[in-house]
Amino acid sequence: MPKDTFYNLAEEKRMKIYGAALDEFSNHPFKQASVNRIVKNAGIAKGSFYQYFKDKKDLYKYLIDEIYKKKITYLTPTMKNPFDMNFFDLLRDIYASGLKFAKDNPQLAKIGYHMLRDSGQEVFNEVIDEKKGEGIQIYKQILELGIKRGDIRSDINLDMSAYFLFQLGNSLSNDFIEFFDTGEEKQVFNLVEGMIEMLKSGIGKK
Amino acid sequence: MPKDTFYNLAEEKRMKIYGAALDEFSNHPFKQASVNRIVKNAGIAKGSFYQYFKDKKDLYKYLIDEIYKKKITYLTPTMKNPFDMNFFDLLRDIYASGLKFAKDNPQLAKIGYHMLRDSGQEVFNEVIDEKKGEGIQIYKQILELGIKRGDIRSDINLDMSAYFLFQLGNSLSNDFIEFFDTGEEKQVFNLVEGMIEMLKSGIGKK
DNA sequence: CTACCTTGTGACCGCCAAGTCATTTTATAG
DNA sequence: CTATAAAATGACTTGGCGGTCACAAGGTAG
Repeated sequence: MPKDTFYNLAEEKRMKIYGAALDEFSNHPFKQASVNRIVKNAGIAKGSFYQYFKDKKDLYKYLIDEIYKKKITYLTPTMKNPFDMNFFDLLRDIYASGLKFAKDNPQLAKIGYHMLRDSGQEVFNEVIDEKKGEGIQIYKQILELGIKRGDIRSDINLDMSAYFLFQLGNSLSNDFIEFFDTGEEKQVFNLVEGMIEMLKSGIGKK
Repeated sequence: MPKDTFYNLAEEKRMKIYGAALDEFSNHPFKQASVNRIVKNAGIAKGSFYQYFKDKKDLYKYLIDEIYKKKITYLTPTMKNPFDMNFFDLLRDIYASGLKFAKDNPQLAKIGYHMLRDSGQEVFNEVIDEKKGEGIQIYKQILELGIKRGDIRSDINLDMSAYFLFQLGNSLSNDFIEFFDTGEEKQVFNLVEGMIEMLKSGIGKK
């Protein structure tokens, strides 16, 4: 929801602002993110910022949207036909895609990280809580699907399990980023495998 | 590390300040926590606050310390002899004690939650990062112990597994608090059981 | 009653934040 | 070249923050 003036900007200038915004919001939660720093790093005047965006939240929503769009591109085609897949294979693919996204776009991933943490807080939730709710909802749906398919037990607590899978996925993407730097990438992906194995034996049909 | 003037305060007044501080720090991360709000809610003058504490960080460290002390009281005697216990039994007890702590002291738990999230950020880590490091270290130790005892496979990545167990424990205590309100307490504790079962099959010796 | 010391106080300082706006600069069109 | 519209600017307003300090109030001892 930036204004037209923003989209009309020359590519280079627009990207510089975008980059500065990523820098800021990936290193600070919303409330602590500073428009002053963004404009300084983007090399534009404070007033210009408000020609492009209604306010700080406006820019933030825009970024969240971009993240969302980008993240979706990481879902493989097979994932879009969840009916044909075994629950655990599907889950593994989802987690792996999240990890890959975080690896390729560490800044975007960090913004997502802060986003989820800001979620509980404040009045400002509108956008965020919605996105979070959607995320949990998706896991709930694939759990239901898994039950119908007979992949997993039917006596599990749906809400709690969905919440758990959601947290686990985010933990993988956000918290295990540190291990990418240390060249333990393969092990992180192995972790996903191990995790799926665990889940299988834990809530899989015996 | 509050000043003597704080400890000399009448019980009632001291507790009112303590309560106001808990309120503030359980609802805001450190940077966003406001001394102004604390003094207003505690019914004391701004200047008085600085008679009791050197600065905001001083109060915060004090709270962290209190949390730490309180949390330790939740560890059962058996847990203090980890050598005699099976790794998974030990882990279950640790998680369960953390959950019980969070249930009995939701405000303290929330402060801990914010603490861990603040950890990555800023210069201010000194105290926090130390506590976090200690936590991970403990899991690493019990993992090593578990390997020696033959409870778990020896080919796991120690650092990553320790990190994972740490995150999982915190996730249980902090994120699943919401399910306590909805009367799903038993299910949360069942979740711990299930989780342990999962881990057992996942990294347990076959 | 006085002198002294501890504790309590809130106006005040400097800083940084988000957002505004009168003015200037630049681009466009006739 | 001129007139008009669009975009860029940074000084400014308002407000909250952490922290200070000169002073007032209260307690205690001689």
